[in-house]
Amino acid sequence: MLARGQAGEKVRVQGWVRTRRDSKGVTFLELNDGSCLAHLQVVAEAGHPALRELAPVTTGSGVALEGLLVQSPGAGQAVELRLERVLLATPSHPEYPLQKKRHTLEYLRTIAHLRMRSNTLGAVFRVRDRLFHAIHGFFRERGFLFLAAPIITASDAEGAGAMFRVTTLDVETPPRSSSGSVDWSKDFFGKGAHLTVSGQLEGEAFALAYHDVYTFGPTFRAENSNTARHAAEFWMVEPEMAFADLAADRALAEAFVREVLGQVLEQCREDFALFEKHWEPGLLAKLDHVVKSSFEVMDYGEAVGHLETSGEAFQFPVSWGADLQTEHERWLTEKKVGRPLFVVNYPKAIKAFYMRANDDGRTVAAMDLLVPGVGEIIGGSQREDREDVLRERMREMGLPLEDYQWYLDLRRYGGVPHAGFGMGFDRLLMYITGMSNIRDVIPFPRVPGYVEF
RNA sequence: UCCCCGAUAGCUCAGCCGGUAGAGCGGGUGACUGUUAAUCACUAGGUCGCAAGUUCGAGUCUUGCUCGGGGAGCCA
Repeated sequence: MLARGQAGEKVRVQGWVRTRRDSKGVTFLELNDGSCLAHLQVVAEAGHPALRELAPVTTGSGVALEGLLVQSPGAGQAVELRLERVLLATPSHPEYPLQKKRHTLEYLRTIAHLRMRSNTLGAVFRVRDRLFHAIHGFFRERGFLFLAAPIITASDAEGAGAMFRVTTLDVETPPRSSSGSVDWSKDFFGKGAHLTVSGQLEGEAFALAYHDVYTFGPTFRAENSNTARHAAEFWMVEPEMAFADLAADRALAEAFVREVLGQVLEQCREDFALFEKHWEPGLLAKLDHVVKSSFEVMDYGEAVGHLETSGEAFQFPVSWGADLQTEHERWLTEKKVGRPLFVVNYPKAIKAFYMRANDDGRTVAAMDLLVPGVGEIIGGSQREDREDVLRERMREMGLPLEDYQWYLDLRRYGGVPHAGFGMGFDRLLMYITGMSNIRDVIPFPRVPGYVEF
């Protein structure tokens, strides 16, 4: 209405009161309905009969009003609503915990059921919605088939990472086998089950039937990670393409980041202006740079070489075979190349079992996309499509082959080369909003020791 | 899991060498001819996170615990 409303229109509005200002001759209400950052100013002259019904209305109250949209004589807004009729007025208790001033993000987390009525969190969750739809739109335009990977699973995609167990057994007195261990065959599914840590393996199965697919849904990690970047429940985007190698995977990741970012920036200008002003000065320039620059590609060996000769005093030493630390990733993308950077072909010892072995015998066709400001934001690979090589690798890493027979079958029956990547949705949202704690971009976050709301 | 920092009014914080609790905002009341987180006046509001210890006396010093924040590891 603020964007399209014409003075002279009679309108009905519904929303929540952000602030009320009374003076002798006139009353002002600022209304917000979550559709945008700006508020609608409602005006009533003293003595207007409708004001009686608005007497108990204070900050936080919900109202439905009817009135005439007029040009505003005041400076802060183009149009305002001249109140005619009150359709509904639900007062808010005086102890309403959101005040007309800036709160800390830590405090807002304690009122997660109300915090989206604040300017910052209101903007975050608006951008979250736009980003969600931009991602689906990106894949849909390219003909990718969407599949919702199962949330309850019997396999562990990475062979690492603690998982949440799903069970209906009585935890006090579970059925035991003769050896004394818990007898999972008596459980709901007839075997042990967990919450998924990744939809990738299921995505691969679908890619080998539909060519290009993606999953986008919740994933779970029971890691005891106490940082601002980890949550026990978070969302991942995982595209998978058949007849694709690492170069195609890289091209997709680059197009994905640039297009999705560009689109959200365009749609949420007002919200980004708030992030820029209050949370991360320089945010818009940073994101603009990512959208406009083409991404650099660097071999892992080359990256290690640059780091070794950088002259920087890193907290962790660098040598071929070691995984890159956040400090290394940031130096490479920020100082060395000054734009988003793909590091490719990592040592196989530090990467997952399903990544395709390169001909040099010591690296795999893996890629990480590093961006200035955070470091790694996307991890992907070409998948091992040779059944014998994959089987050998899984044996090496001690994976239970019987659980993964279906995954090996994919190679046996027309297992063409394929590749994909995974991206943490909430981390991307942190990056683009400038929020530095993942708990401030997830509606109701779950982290170790905390499940409220 | 490890390291560091913090916890005082509803919120954001101040409180010196240990001497008995303060501000701003918010709430309430009143004033004000169009305000923009309005302004002005008055007013209510506190087991100083919890438990112990040192002391004539602890918000202040010591120990333990709980919760929160930052960083690291692991990762997305």
